[in-house]
Amino acid sequence: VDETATPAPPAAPARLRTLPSWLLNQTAIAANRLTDRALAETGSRRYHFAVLAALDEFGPSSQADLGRCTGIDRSDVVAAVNALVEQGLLGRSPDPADGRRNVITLTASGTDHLEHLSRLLNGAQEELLHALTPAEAQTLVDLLSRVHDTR
Amino acid sequence: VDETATPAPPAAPARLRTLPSWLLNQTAIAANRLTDRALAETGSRRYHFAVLAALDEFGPSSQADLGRCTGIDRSDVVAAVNALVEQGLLGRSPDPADGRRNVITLTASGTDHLEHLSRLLNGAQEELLHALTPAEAQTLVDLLSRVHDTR
DNA sequence: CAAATATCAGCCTCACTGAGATAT
DNA sequence: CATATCTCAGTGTGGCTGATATTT
Repeated sequence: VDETATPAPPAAPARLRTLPSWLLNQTAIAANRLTDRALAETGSRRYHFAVLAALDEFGPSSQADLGRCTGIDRSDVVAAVNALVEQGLLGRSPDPADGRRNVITLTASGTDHLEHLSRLLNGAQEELLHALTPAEAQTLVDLLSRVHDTR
Repeated sequence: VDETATPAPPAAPARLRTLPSWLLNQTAIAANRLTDRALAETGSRRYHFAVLAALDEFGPSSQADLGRCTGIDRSDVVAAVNALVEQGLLGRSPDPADGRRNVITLTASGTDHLEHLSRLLNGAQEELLHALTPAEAQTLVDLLSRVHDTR
């Protein structure tokens, strides 16, 4: 018997248990709980990680581009970038080539911070998927990617 | 060329694309958009469907039990049951055997309404998963169930 | 002029918390 | 007394909308 276990939640009705959208939502809730807990000590949020990851991979970008590749709304990109600039993790300057845009850049401490968040999030993934074998986890990622890519 | 398509969203950075928790969250967002749209005409919400489904499968239940088997917070069960009772889809009466509890029951129109919602939601699942074969969709459901069961 | 960008103010749902009243 | 149920009031985040100023 696992002494640390919370009382087992009763089985959900079949109409929910077999509904892909319900299962997706429930597992996403669990995933968000775990990742939020993992990031709590850092003061960063999931949006912040997404923005840092995009800049690390694609280099300096406009806020609109950041929003498009991360799925974050234009309006929320503003808030995330504000917070990260204030922490010295990003730089923001007007784009000399296009007056409508800001060029957002990763600072050195931004890169460091990204690595830190990345390690914490990878730990949370293991917690989340510990019931699956590595091959099964990969299958899950592949299937989810295909669903996601056909929005 | 698909004339109805929205401009393809650019690829997400690898750090997100390969992060199970991010993929889960993104697909859950898509799933919720589709199901909310499917239910919009009915005036019912996802919580309402969950409560109706639980009562249909398990019979008359207390609100606490409804919350446990659907994963809905005690506090939100109150609101959902209020709304459904007001629409005549549920009955609520004190439990003669335990004065702390209400016994919530499905009415005849509650059963009808459940079937209606069920059909709409099944349609939304097809939209959501149209990129997968039936076997792949089943694999996805199995993997998500195993992740969900080990919270 | 039409389209794109950045920003702001604000909305709504959902998941969740804390506290109180009642009953076991 | 400790625990369980129901209810209410309220919080915070996330995803999203609409409008505006500016630029292309």
